Amino acid sequence: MLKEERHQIILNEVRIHNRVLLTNLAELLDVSLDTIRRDIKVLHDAKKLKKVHGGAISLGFNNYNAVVHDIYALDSKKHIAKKAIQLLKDGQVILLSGGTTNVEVAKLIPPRLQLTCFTPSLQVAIQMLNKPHIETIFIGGKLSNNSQITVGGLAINTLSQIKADICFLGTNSINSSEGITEFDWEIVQMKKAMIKASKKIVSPSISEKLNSSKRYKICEIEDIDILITELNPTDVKLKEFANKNISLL
Amino acid sequence: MLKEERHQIILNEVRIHNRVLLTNLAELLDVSLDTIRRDIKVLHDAKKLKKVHGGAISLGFNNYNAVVHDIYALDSKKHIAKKAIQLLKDGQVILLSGGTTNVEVAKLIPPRLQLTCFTPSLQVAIQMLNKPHIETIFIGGKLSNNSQITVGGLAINTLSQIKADICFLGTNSINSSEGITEFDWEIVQMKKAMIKASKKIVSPSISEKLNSSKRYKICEIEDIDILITELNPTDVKLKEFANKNISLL
DNA sequence: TAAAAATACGCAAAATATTGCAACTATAAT
DNA sequence: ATTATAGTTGCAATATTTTGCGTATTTTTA
Repeated sequence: MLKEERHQIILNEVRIHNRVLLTNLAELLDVSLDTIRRDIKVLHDAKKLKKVHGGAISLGFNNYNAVVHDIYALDSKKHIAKKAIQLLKDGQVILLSGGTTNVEVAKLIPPRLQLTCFTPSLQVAIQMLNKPHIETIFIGGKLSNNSQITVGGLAINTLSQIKADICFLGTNSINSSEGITEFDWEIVQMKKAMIKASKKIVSPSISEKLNSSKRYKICEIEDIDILITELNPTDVKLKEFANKNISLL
Repeated sequence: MLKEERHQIILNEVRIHNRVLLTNLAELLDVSLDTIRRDIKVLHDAKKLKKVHGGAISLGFNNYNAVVHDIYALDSKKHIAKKAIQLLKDGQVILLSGGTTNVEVAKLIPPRLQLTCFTPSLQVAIQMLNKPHIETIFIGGKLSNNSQITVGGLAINTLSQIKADICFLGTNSINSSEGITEFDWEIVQMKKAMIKASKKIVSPSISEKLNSSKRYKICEIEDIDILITELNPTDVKLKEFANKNISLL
């Protein structure tokens, strides 16, 4: 029994029953509880399900209002957002992906600025409701409950028809050698399309995400024009990014 | 029974009934009162419900950061929504316009139902995040800050490519002689496109909107298949609609 | 005010998690 | 072949979480 095979079966069980017990899975798949635990941990980290004491449950089932509360490292993200909006100029067309950091960017966008803003993120779009002078275009598509953005063919097709001046690419993992990576395949496709649709790519990342990596590659590190962290641009942790000819903010 | 699972069930009960008793929950979930009490405490601390002596009550309405102020005639709208979801069946493709009544419909859609749901409404989409078994397609376009739905060419073009079984058409004004009318030109265009995209049109309307009219016409009254109000279908106020061969619910 | 109901607190048993470790497997390089 | 390497799996010892019960306290109700 291959690991991937188990993962598929586990996810399927979760999809069908909304929840699974570790003991049931161990029996069903005829492996030890430890193995199942490790599987669940991987799937949890990949945001494919939610690990809970005794088993796992399907994502998103009842997490209404998990949306605004407990944002991890909020202060860092706000700090990053403040730096990010310095890049904005009147008349630009911008593209905002999803992610909590980008929501903070959206919040801070000066309402007076005359911008056209494309986004596939529900949370970003909600922030833009408060800014009547900014034209917001929501990129339609299949709604991914987990990430709260639209994905899939329709969304990617829409992206292929636009050209933005600057894209703020919410970043899951960034690594000076492996580039930008992500766990969720559909989001990878979206981000690739966003990169194609933009002249300039900005990666706002909390420093904690530097030098981590995930399963799927989105782009090379050289494809990023500007990296924004909460750190001072001269910080030693950023040296290897500076060496790759990326602007730091 | 997993703890998280209980939490989901409790939240669901609260959402549906607005209040729950600890004793009922203990019996329903077959655990001790202490366990329920602890669950309620956790959910209370997480601000998902409000703990009260003897049970718990709903927080009112989702404190999503968002732009949801007090909703007018909420009770009527919830009543309408309860009737509306009776029209849903497994396998359907539905189309939900914006409006507070439709948000109530979205909230009440049973999460187990297997539906494909198209919508241009941010608020509806947010509700659908709680329902992982329902495939939601967000119709992209220019975001109208006021109505919190997408409008314009892109959205209408997307609508022209779909065919839904049933459309819940949020109604601004409805009138037995003048049909359905609306104030905002762009929303008129959206609703016309939605009507074209659906086999069956349902108008959920609080009775107060009956026999009002606005500047622009969306469709004739005969184009509506089902009218849902908070009134009893036999109510005299609905007689002239019944005469036009519209089903009442 | 007194009885009834609901709650809070601490405890202990049971279930579940975590961690380090050793055995085993697969793969690629030598 | 075989050696090295990384990845996977099961086990055991230890830590943590969950749960129900008894009891004392508080709140509600009549």
